[in-house]
Amino acid sequence: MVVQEEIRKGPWTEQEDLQLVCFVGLFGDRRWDFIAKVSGLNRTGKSCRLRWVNYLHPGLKRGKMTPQEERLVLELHAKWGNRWSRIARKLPGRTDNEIKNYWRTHMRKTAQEKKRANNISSPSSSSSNSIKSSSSSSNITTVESLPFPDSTTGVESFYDTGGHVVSAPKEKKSPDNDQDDQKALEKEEEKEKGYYSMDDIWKEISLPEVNNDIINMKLPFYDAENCGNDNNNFNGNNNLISCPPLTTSCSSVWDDHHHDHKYYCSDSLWKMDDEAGYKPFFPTTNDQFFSCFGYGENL
DNA sequence: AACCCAGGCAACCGCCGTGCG
DNA sequence: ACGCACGGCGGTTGCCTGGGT
Repeated sequence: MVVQEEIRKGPWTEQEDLQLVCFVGLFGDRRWDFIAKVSGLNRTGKSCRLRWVNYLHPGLKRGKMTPQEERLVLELHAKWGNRWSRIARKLPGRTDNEIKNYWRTHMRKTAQEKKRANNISSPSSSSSNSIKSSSSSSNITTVESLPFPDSTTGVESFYDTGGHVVSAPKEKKSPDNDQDDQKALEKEEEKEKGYYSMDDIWKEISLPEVNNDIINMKLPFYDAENCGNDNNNFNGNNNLISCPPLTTSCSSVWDDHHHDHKYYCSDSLWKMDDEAGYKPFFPTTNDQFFSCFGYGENL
C-alpha cells in the first residue's frame, strides 16, 4: 500500500489556483475528486470545489455588495431563511459563502446598533438581541427585524428581468426548478465552454496513454477575446494556456522551480514569465480578486 | 510605534441527499 | 434494499487587515 502524501489544507497558493483552473477548464466543474487526483493538487475534491466556487469561478463579481444586492439578500433571507445557496442563485456572481458572510456581518452590525439604541433609551432593559446563532433551528428572520420596510410587498426584483446568467453553483435537486430544463441547460453550457462530457473524459483516461492534445486545448473562458485583454494567459503572448499533463506528480516538480518563476510539470512546460503574467489571466478587473496572488511574493 | 480590537473573508467540518453498483 | 462514494450545503473557525488608542 502506498502511503499517501498528507492532504494539503489552508490557504491556496497561486500555483494551486492556476493548476486548478487549468484542470477545471479541461474537465469541467463536476468531478471534484477526479480533478483533485488527476491535477496533482494534494487537496480533497471538496477543497477544490470550494476554491473554484468561491474564488476562481470566472463569473464571480467580488467586491462590495451593491445596495440593491444587500436589499435582495435581506428580502430573500426573510423569505427563505438560511438557504444561502438558494439565495445566491438569485444574485448572479455572488456565492453562498459571500452572502452568508455578508449576512453575519450585517446582523452583527444591526445587533450592535440595536443594543446601543436600547442602552440609550432604556439602559435597564434586558438585551433583546434578535440574532441567535445561525444554527438555530428557527432561522427565519422576522421581517420586522430587518432594516427595510416590508419585504412581502412584492418589490420589483431586478433578478427576474433577464440579467446575465452566471453559471453559479447549480443545484440538481432544486425543488423550484424544472430539473430536466436545468440539466439540459447545464449540458448546453458545458458544450459552449468546450468541456468534455464525463463520458468523453472517462473514455479518454481509460486509454493506455493520455492523449496530449487535450493538454493544449484552448480554455474557453480565459482567452483574450473573452477577457478583453491581450494578456489573458499564463505567458502573456498568445491565447493558449499550456496545462500540465495528466499526472499526479506535478507539484513536487513544480516546487523545485519556484524560485525562477517557471513551472514545469514533467516534460510539459507551464511557464510564468513574471508577475504580469498572472494578473490579466482572470476575466475580472476587481483588484480584490487577485489579492491572493501577491504578485510573486510567495515565489 | 506598538498594541488591541473588530470586521471581513477564506477555508474547513460535518451532515445530508443522491446516484450507482 | 443496502452500502458506498461523492457533491452540495450550512455552520463555524481562524487568519489577516485596517482603524483606533
